[in-house]
Amino acid sequence: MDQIDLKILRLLQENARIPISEIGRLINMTGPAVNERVKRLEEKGVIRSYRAILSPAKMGKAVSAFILIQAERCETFAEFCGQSPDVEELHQISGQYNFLVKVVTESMESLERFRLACSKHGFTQTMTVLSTSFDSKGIALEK
Amino acid sequence: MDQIDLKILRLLQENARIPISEIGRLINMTGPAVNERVKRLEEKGVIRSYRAILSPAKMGKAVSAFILIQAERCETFAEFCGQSPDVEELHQISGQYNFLVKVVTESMESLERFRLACSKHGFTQTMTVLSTSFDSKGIALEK
DNA sequence: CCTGAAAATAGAACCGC
DNA sequence: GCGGTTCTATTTTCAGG
Repeated sequence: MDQIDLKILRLLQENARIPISEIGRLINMTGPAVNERVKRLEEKGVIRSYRAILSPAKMGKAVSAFILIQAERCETFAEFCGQSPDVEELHQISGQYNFLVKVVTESMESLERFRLACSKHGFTQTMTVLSTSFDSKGIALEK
Repeated sequence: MDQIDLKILRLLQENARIPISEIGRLINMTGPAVNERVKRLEEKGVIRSYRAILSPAKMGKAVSAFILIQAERCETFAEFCGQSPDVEELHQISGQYNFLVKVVTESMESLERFRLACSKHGFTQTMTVLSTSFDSKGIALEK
């Protein structure tokens, strides 16, 4: 993993649909050479996936929140979250609480419904997102 | 925004580098028709961007954490976070704390350095991520 | 939204370093 | 190992209907 790989990763992180040949143009390499490196980065698992990032608001999801929970049965709770379409992230954390859940949902009503369902798994604390300064800035790739 | 758009979004959310023509094949439309819809979804801001998702671990970022802070000067703190390469997300939240920060960093040492810097902006509470069940599952697109 | 043709791209095979 | 060249199949793009 050298500087060239970092340049490629930076470009792909910024715009995953950029043509391989365009990357080559920007870093002075031929298409096949770039393609070779990209494939290797995918195989090594450095590149996990390529995803379109959608606007939650435009998809009818106006409310985000983080919920802390002291879940009694971790497995059960993780499964519950995995099946909920509103759960974006689920992390096990250190400290007083067991899990931190990121929820993106339609409305305050649907958030409250979810929180209620959660509270059957343990004591919860909800932090509603008032505004997001930035989200998924991406991994910093210093030159 | 109809069912066809939802199908397209689902495919792009899952694999942003899928060829437009391949999408067409999967949903029984021609390439140009799909292309037209994708461009419209981009212009409307439904599709915000396309990003390669990198593995933090493989990029030398082994430690993730969420930090809650009661920041005294919101603007100053937001600017501080914006300049840190380790801050992935920054949200203003309701409740006892002001901000929730998601940090992805090299090591416990670098996390502690960051936490120390944060504590100059207000009272903090750190929740280290022990394991992540899932991250950015993507917005649910029911058929 | 489709067709059809032109331009651009991706991917494979092969060569040289 | 690494990248370059060439070549072909595929994809994208734009015309016009």
